[in-house]
Amino acid sequence: MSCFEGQMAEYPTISIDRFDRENLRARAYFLSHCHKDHMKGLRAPTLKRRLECSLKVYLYCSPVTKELLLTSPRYRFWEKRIISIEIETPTQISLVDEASGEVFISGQQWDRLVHGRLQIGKRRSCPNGASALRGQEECLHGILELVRSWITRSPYHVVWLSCKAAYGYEYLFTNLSEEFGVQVHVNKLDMFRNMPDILHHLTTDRDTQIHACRHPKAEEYFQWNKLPCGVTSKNRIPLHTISIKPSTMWFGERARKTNVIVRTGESSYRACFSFHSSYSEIKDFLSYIYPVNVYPNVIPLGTTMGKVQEILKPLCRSSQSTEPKYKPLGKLKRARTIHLDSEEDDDSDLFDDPLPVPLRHKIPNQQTLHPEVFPTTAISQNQPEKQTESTGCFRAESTPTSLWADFIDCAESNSESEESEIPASAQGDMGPVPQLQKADGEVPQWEVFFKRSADLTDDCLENLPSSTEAGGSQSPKLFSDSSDGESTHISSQTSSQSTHISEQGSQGWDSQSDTVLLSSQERNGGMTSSSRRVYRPGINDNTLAPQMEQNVLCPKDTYSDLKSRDQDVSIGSSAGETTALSSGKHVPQEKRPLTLSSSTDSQSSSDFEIPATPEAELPTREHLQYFYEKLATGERIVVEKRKSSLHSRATTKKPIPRDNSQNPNR
DNA sequence: GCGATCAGGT
DNA sequence: CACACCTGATCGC
Repeated sequence: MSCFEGQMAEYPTISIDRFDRENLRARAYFLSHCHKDHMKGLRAPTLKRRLECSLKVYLYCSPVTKELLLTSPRYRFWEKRIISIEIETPTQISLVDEASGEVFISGQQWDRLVHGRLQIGKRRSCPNGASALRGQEECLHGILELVRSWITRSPYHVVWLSCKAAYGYEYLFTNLSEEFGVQVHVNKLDMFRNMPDILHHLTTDRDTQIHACRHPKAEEYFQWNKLPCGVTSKNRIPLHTISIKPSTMWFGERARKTNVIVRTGESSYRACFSFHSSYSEIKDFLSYIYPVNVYPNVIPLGTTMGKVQEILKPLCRSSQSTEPKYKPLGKLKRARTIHLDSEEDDDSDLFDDPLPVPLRHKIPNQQTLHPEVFPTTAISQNQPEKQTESTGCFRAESTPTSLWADFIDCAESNSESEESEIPASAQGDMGPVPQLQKADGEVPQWEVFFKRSADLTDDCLENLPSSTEAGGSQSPKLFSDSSDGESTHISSQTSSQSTHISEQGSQGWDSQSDTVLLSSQERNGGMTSSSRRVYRPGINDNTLAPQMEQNVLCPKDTYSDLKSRDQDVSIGSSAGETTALSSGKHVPQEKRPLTLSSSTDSQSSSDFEIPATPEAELPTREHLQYFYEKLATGERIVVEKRKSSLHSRATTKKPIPRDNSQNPNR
C-alpha cells in the first residue's frame, strides 16, 4: 500500500495522485494516471466544493488521462478544470494565486519522477534499460505465442484475458489484434472513442476469439467454460477456453528469471506483466540519475521502511558519504558513457554540460533564482509547516537522517487506506488507460499519442548491437521450464536454435505440454510480416501501455495443439538466446528500433515529435539546466521571485498553457 | 442515500 | 508478494 500521501516537501502547495485530507488545500493537482488508487478523493464532494470556490485550481495530467477521466460522469465536474500536459514536454505552470512566485514543472520531470519508469527514449542512457524493455517485449511475445497456439486450433478455441485493472493492457490488446486480425472483446470501449489506434482493435461484439471482457463472477464462469460476457458456445458448438492472467512478476520471481508464461491450471496461464518498474529497472534508473536520496512509497507488508531504504541507499549518492556531495551532473554522465553524448536525445544532453554545478543551493544569495518554489508566506498561508512535517510526504533533503525520519513518518501515515473510488463500469465510459494517460478536454490529436512502429521488424531485434543487451541475464524466459510444484510451465531453453516441445512441465492437467522454443532463425523464417511486428501504438503515457520496443515474434507453429501434448510453441528467450537474437548484425539504419539514433526512436515519439504546448513558452536551455541540476541534487526546484520574473519572464507567465491547437475542442 | 472504512476476495 | 481492483458489511451523516 502506498504511503505517499500526495505531497512532496519541496512542493507543499501541490498534490500528486492524492486528493483527500491535506491535499484539499493544494493549489494545483496532478494525476499521473487513471488507476483508482491514484485517484483517492478526486471525486469527493469536499474537493468538488473546493473546486467551486477556488477557480484557479486546476488538475494537470496527460491528454490521455484527461480523456479517460472525463469519460466517467462522476469526474465530469473536472472538465473545465483539467489541463493536459504532453509527456516529455517541459511545461511551465504558473500558480497564479501566488502573489510572489511561480513554479515550473517540466513534463519530463513529472513523467520520470512520478511514474518512475524509464522511458524508452532514455534507454540508451541507461545501461540495462534495454533489458527491462526486452522483458516486457518477451512478455508480450509469450502471450502472443500462447494465444496463437490456441486460437489457431479452431474457431471455437478462444482466449480470455483476465485483466484486473481497468486500464493498462491496451498495448496487449492492440498487439494481439494486430497479430491475429481479431478484435478483442471488451465490455466498453467508449473511453477510447478518441483513440482510434486502440479503438480499432477492440469490439463489443462477443463473437471473437479473444476476450478481455470482465464480470464480477468471471472466475466462476470460467470454471464452467463460460466467458465473462456469458458466451459459452458458437454456432451451438461449445467453446474451448483458456485464460491468461497478466499478473505481476515480483522480485523473487524475476530474480529467478522466471519464465513469462506459467501454466497454473488445466486451462489457465499466468503471464508476467507489470505496470510498475521492476527492481532491476529501478536500479538502472537510479544508477542513471544517481539521486541524493530515494524515498520508497510502498513498503511491503513483511518488511520495513528501514529495510527498503537499506536496499535503495547504496544506489544513492547519500550512501557515498555522510555529507552529501553534489557532483556536477555533466561529469556523472560523461563518466558513464561518453558515446552517448553524440547520440543522445534532447534532454539527455541536459546533463552533458560539463559545467560544474556550484553548490548554489547551499548559498541562497548566490542564486539567481530563489530556491524556494513558493514564497514563505504562501506556504504559511496554505500549508502550515506542521502539516508538511507530519504528512509523511516525500522529501528530497540531502541528509540521511532526515530521510530516515521521513520514512518513519511515511510508514505511519499509511493508516489511510487507499481505495478505489470508481467502479470499473463507471470508468467504462471513459476509462483511463494506465499507460496512456492524458486527454485534453479538447479532442487530442491521437497521432501524438499513438505511433505505430511499422518499420520495426524482428530483424531489427536480431541486429541490435550487443551493447544494448547488456542486461540479458535479466530477461525472463518466455516459458517456464521448471515446475514449482504448483504450476506447469512452458519451458524455454537457452538454446535459441531449437524448437521443441517440452513435456517437462506438464504434470497434471491433461498433460498438455506446453511449449516451444523459437530460435532466432525460426523467427526469421516463416513469419508473416505481420507476425513479426509488435504493434505498438506510440503511447507515451505510462498509463496506457507498457512500451514495447521491438518485435520479436516467432511463430512457428501456428497451429500447435496445446492439448495434444505434442507440443506447443514455446518461445525461448533465455539470456543467451536473447543476446544472440538481439545482438545480431547489420540492421538497416532505418530499421533499428532501439539503438537507433534519436531520429528513429520508435518508442518515444514524444521525445522528439510532440510539439511544445502552444502558448506555453518553452523553457530555455538555461532554465532546464537549472531544473535538472536541482533535480539531481535533490534541491527544491526553482523559485523565482515575482519581481525578477516580471522582468525576465513576464512573457512566460502565461498561466496555464493550453494546447488548443493540438486538442481542438470537441 | 451517500460516503468512508474495513474485511475479504480474485 | 503485491497490485488493482471488486464485493459486502458496517458506520456516520
